Amino acid sequence: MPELPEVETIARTLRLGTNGQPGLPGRTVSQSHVYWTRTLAVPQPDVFISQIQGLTFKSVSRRGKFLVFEIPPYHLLTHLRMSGDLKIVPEAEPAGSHDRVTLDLDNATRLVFNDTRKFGRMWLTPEPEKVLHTLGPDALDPELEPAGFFSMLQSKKRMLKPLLMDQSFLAGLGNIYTDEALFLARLHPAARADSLTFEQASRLLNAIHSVLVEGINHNGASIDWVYRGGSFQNHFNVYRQTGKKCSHCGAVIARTVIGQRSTHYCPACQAYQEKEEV
DNA sequence: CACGAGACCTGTTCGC
DNA sequence: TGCGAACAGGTCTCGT
Repeated sequence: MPELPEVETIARTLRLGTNGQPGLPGRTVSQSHVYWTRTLAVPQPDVFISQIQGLTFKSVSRRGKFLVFEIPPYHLLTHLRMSGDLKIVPEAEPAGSHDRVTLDLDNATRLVFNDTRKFGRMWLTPEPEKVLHTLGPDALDPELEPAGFFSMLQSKKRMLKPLLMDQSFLAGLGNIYTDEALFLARLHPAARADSLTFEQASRLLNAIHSVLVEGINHNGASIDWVYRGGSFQNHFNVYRQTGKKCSHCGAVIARTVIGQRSTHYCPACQAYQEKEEV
């Protein structure tokens, strides 16, 4: 469940804690376990285990789809990829079958990185920017305004869908929220970025913001067996709505493949135009 | 620079 | 019922 709203929901939960349990800031790592070696991008498991022992979490934040933990003198970075989940459980709870890395904390709880498909990664590093510097502006960065976004789009000839999912262009959007944002903006996913008018670019930025904020307000989306209590899946207009009627015009929602990813859209509301300009 | 194919992984659902 | 194919919220690397 790894797009910006889901990662933000996890960041908030870990920062503030849940039902009585305190959050991560202030907690010290007593012991750690690495069950799947490749989950650690860096360093090697034995080094990781010895370096993180005794360190205290200072803060929890998010950059794009990365969770960022200050744990002086290092930063712990986590990317959930397709199936990762990060949660605090009672220390007495037995290890789950897909737990990849666990950190025992000083209050009888445990931070667990559970990841069925093993695509997720963690970095323990003194130089987090070396990992994060390739990211474009955060999709919810308040400094990102229509004029700037328009010129970003003007400089690219790619199709909107793969471009918006490119984390070096804009950080945070994935398959769900890209499809939903393009629907709200009434833009075809295959339209070329440099063909948009200023008005269309502005509409797209608004759509991205509103879709992400809606997602966060619903604690993200929960689909299939990956469930975290989010409910935004009940408010999808196009994602996985193939064959259903468009909530806006009644046309049938279509599915196609763009950039090797499933893409859902309303053929009527999001009609393709060779030139988006008038 | 833009794009497609293949890797990396496990689990669920679909089609015959 | 059974079994293989298709598909899943992401990204990386390589070839054209």
